[in-house]
Amino acid sequence: MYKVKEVATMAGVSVRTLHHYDHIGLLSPGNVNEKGYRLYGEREVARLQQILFFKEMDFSLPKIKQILDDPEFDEEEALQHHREILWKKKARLERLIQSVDQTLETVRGGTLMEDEKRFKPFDMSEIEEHQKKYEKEVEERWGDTEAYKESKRKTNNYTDEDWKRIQEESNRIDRELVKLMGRDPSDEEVQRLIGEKRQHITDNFYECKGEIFRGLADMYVNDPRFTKNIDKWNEGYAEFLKKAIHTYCDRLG
Amino acid sequence: MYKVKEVATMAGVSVRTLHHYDHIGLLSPGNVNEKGYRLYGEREVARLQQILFFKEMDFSLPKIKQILDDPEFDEEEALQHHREILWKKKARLERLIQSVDQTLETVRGGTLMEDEKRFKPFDMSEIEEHQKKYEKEVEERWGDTEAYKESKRKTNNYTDEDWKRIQEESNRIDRELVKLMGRDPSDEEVQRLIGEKRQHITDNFYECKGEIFRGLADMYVNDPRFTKNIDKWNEGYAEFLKKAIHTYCDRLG
DNA sequence: GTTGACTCTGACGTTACGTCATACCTTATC
DNA sequence: GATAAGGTATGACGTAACGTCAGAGTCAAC
Repeated sequence: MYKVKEVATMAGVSVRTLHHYDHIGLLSPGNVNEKGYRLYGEREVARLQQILFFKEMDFSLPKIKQILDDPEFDEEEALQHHREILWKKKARLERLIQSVDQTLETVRGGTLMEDEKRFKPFDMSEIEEHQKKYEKEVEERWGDTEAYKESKRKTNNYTDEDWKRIQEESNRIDRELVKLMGRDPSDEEVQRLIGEKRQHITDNFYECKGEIFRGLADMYVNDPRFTKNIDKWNEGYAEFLKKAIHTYCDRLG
Repeated sequence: MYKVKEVATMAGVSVRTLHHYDHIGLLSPGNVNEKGYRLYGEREVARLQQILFFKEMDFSLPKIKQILDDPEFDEEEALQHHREILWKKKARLERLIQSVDQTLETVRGGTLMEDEKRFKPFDMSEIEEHQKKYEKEVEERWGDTEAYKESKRKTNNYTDEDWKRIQEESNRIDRELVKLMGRDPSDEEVQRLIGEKRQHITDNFYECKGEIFRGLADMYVNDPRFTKNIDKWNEGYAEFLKKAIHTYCDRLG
């Protein structure tokens, strides 16, 4: 087991970075001793390597967390993607080197370069495309799950009336939860409503097991589109929901 | 002449970025029309390419500005350095690709990787060394100037008494300037003291021509070490000085 | 004149830490 | 046991380089 300094030195990151990663739940220590010292083991070190790979691919920390926390996360598949992106990055650097040489020629020759030609090699779109592709694959993986299939089967024959009823019930639950935002997420009333919310999903879409519910909660805060939408109810509602759902799932065992 | 959208599209940056660069004096438009529209020409486009190269080398914007604004800036030399750094970056990517392959092997073989081995390829120190080397060269270029030589000649025979006198006079000027920080930097009294400050340098170190004085002012705010030191007089003093000196030099013509 | 795209300035927000303060912990040495 | 140096924790403010958005003016085509 390593302490923070050892891991930080080994990995070439700062202690502050490790604190930060712990704080956001990206990389929690394997253990914490009686004095509060973080202790990291092999699994944590391996995860940190994964994180550094994803960072090298310009993924944001919330997105990295989402990917790594996905039960369907496939390390081999991820590494394959890293490989591809690294090759594209390398190709870009080669284009930049070429551009430097060209620019040197024009400087030495006292000529001018076409304005448009100057910037082509800096182009990142191919690399960004690949990132988006990977993200899309991760998101589309949801489409392969039993939950999704069940949801599809259930909702296939819903009438407009059904949808209206479902929307209204959902809105009611959210409205009541928002009213209780001043309370602690572990509050009994809050937890009861979270239970209702979960039941609502199970009744109308798919069986909302603990792990799925928890993953949904993480998505609420990790995916800016969800956060933005949910926070329309009230500022910070997504964060409140996440905490409440996590507490609820903790108690499920 | 191009407007912001054209340049932004051409260069793959945002309009906001161009605004920002103008604001910090990194890339000013060649012209501004009657309606306040920024207009960029060939020289500005070429400078933007330089900026993007330096950004690719992970230089900060203030540092880029300092380098590009240096009268001794040598484009050819800079490009040579870029070339070297790009090669080192490429080599690093190759090491990362190798690491991915190794990691794939261990994952497939169900074995573990040595903890320390995981992070070596992420190492940036060689690249950072080269950046520091370039920065050091830029700073040491000051040592080649006539101003520096003159300063050396002048100060060579200074006694402790001389140094004490010079320090006291310098402190007096600064003390008075700090008192006037509430005024506009173009204020007459402020400008008189700026004149004194310049005279002090000319009398005791080297002939402080307009361009040199202006360059000095830029260094006060672009080099964090200067800023930190100067702002010990009062918070924001470096920025105040810069503005006052620029105004003074503007009036010199 | 209208519309849609473009321009400006100003200002707040974001991400991933860096920096620093304060207090506790550990280890080696005297 | 005391001390010193190095290590650990939490908390909080600050940073760089924009991104986002608001409100208002401009331009070109219909």
